[in-house]
Amino acid sequence: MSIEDKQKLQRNDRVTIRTVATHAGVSVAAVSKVMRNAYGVSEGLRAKVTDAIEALGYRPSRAARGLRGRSFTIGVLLIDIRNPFLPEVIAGVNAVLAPSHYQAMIGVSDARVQLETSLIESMIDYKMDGLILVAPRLPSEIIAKFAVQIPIVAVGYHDAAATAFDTVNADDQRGAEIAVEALLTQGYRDIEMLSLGEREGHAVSVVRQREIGFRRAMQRGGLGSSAPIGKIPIASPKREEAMRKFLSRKDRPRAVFCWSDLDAITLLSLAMEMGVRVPDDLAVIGYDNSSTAALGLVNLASIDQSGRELGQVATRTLISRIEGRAGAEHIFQIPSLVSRNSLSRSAGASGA
Amino acid sequence: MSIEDKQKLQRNDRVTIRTVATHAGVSVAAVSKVMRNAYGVSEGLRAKVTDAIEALGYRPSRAARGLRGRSFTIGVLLIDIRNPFLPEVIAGVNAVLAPSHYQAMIGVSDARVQLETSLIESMIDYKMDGLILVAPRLPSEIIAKFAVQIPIVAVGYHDAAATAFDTVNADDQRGAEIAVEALLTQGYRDIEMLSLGEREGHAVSVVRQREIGFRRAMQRGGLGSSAPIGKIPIASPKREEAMRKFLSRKDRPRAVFCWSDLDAITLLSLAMEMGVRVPDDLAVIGYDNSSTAALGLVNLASIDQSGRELGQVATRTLISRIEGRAGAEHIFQIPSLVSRNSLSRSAGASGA
DNA sequence: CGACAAATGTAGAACGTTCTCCATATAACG
DNA sequence: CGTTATATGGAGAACGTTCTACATTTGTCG
Repeated sequence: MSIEDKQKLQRNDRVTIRTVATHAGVSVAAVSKVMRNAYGVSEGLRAKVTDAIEALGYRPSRAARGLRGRSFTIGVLLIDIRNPFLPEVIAGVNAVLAPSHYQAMIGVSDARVQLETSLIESMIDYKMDGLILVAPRLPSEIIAKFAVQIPIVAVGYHDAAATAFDTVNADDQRGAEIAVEALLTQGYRDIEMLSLGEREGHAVSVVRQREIGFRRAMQRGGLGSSAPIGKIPIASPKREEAMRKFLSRKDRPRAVFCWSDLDAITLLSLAMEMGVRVPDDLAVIGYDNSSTAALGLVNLASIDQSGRELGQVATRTLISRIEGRAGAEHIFQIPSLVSRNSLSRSAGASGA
Repeated sequence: MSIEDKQKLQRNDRVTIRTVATHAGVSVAAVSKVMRNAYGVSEGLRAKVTDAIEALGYRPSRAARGLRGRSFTIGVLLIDIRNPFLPEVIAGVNAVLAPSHYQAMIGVSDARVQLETSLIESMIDYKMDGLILVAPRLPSEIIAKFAVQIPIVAVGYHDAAATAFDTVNADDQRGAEIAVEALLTQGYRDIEMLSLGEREGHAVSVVRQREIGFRRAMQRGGLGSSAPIGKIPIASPKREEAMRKFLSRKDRPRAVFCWSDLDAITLLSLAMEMGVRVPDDLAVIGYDNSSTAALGLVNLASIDQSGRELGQVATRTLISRIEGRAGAEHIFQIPSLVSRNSLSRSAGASGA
C-alpha cells in the first residue's frame, strides 16, 4: 500500500473494500472472495476478513457491485398500488427474500405503458439481478426482449407460450368457473359478468382469462347462448354511473360475477343505496378475497387466489432462474371459493 | 479509437457513453456534458450528441452513474404496504417525479426496524440522491446519522426539532382536535379514543400526536378529567377480540375516535354484527378518509389528511434539498373533517 | 498586432466492486 | 529429491459513468 493510499484513507471516511483489506492485512481480492464466498478461501483468511468487516461496519456499495457483477437486488414492478391485492404479492416476495441476501425494490407504473417501460429499463440499468412484473401491460414480445437482458418472471400475465421468461399465475379461467358453478349450485340461472372496460385488450390479462372461464362455465351449465358480459370503466365518475345503470336495469340479472372485489364492493354499496337487496334481489361474487370483502359489513363472497403465495412462488422461480435454470416455467395455482352472505344467507363466513 | 476498441464494440452489444461518443465523433466527456447539460456545450455539439443518442437508443447506466455522481433516483421507504393511506403518498411522489428525470424506487420495511435500517443502507449504497421515509420507526438520532450521508425527508414523523433532515406532516394534533370538536358539536360528552397498542412508543409517531390532540381538545371541552384512551393491538386475532370487548362493555362511551380508518372500519363492522347501532348507540370518527370509508355501505366520518398532497410536498422538499438547500424545513398541513353517517344521520356525504 | 479573457472541447483519473489470470506454498507421489 | 497436482492468496484489468484540469480556439480591446 502506497503512502498516497494511506492519506486518502484518512480524509475519505467511507469504508470500502480497500479499508477492510488494509485492516485485515490482506488483499482486496481476498476480501471480495470472502464476500462472495468464492472458491479458494482458508478458514484463517475468512476469519480475519469477517472480523474486519464486523469491526469497521463495512457495507459493499451496491452501485459498484452493479457495475461489475450482481447487485443482489430484485426489482418488482407493480401496475397499480391501490388495488389491495397487489400489496399481498409484495408481502409474499418480501417473505421469501427476507432470509436471503437479496432485497426487493419496487416501482409503480400506474398502468402507464411508457412509465412501465422506463422503469424496467431503469432496473436493468441498475444491474438488478432479476425482475418480477406484476400484471404488466406490455405485449409479450417486448417483455421477451427485456428478458434477454435480465431474468424476468411475470405474475398475473397469461402467456404459457413464452419461452424467454417465466410466468406465475392463479388459474383465472378456473377461478371464474368456480364462481359460476357456485352460482349455479345456488340455483341461479340468470347470471351476468361485470368485467373491466376500456383498454386492457390482450388475452394475457387476468381479466380476459376470467371472461373466458365465465363463458365456458356458462356453456357447460347450458347457458351458453346468453352469457352476457358488461364492462365497467375504471375512471371514477363513469364507473359509479355504469354500476347504477346496471342496478336499475329492469332486465337486471339475478346474480353477478365481478372481475374484482374492487368493483364488487362498490356495487354492493350502490345496491344498498338503491334499495337492491343482496343476495335476495341480486347475488354477488367478487374476485381476490380482499380484506374488505371479509368485513361483516360487506360480507362479499369472493374467489381467493392468495396473492401472498403468488408472490412467494414468483420469487422462488426468479431466484432459480437467476441461479442458472434455462427453459421457461409456467406455474399455475388453483383458486378457491370463499362463500359469504352476498352469495347466500346460509353461507355465513365459512370457507369453501 | 484503437483497433481493440473497435473489436470490443463488435462483440459487446451494450451501448455505452463510448459508443455514443464514437458515433457522434466527439469525446466521451462531451457526451457526458450534454447528458448533464453542463456548462460549455455549443449548439452544434449538443445536436450531434443528441442525434447519436437518439439513433443508438442510448441509456446511461444507473449503476455506473451512482458510482461516480448522482443516480437520479430517490428512494421511498414505506413502513407497511397494506395501510391504504400509504399508496396515496406514493401516488403524490410519482406525480411530482413523473415530469422530471428522477424516478422513485420503493422499499417496504413491514414495520421491522432492522429491515428498515438495512433498506436505508441499501438505498445509500445505491447512491440514491435522496430518501423519503414514510412513518419510519427509527429514532431521530439514527435518522439524523443517515441524513449526513443522504438528503432525507420524513413524512408522518413529528420531530420539528430535527436539524439534519426535513419533515412533512399533517398536523395530527389538530386533526384529532377537529374530530373531538365535531363530536362535541353533535352534543356528545362521553367520548373515548381507540388508539394503537403495543410498541409505537415515540412521541414522533402520528398516533401519539393524535392522542395528544385528543387530550387537549377534551380538556378544552371541559372533559379533561376523563379522556380515556383504549389501545387496540395490531395483530389480527387479538385485534377483533379487543374491539368486541370494547363494544360489549356496559360503560361503553357514546362516541369514539379511532386513530385510523383501518380500525374504525373493523369496529363499524363488528358493531353491526353485535347489534350496536351507529351512530345511534355509538358515533364513530376515523382518520385518513380512505376510499373504503367513503363507501355507502361503510359511511364512516373521517379526518382527511390527503396523503397524495403529503407525498407531493415531501418530494418537492426533498428535491430542493438535493439541489442545495441547507437548513431543515418542517412543513405542516391542516387536515379537515369529512362528515358522514357514522357521526350523524343528517351529515350525509357532504364535506366539511 | 499583441495580450488577455471567454468559450468550447478533451484526456484521464477517479468511483468501489468483481473476476480472470498468475504466483506461491503445500501436499502427494514415485 | 524431483515432479506434479492442489490449495491459497494477490495483481490488476475491467465495468460505465462523472468531473477536474488542461488545451485549444475564438473573441475583445487597447
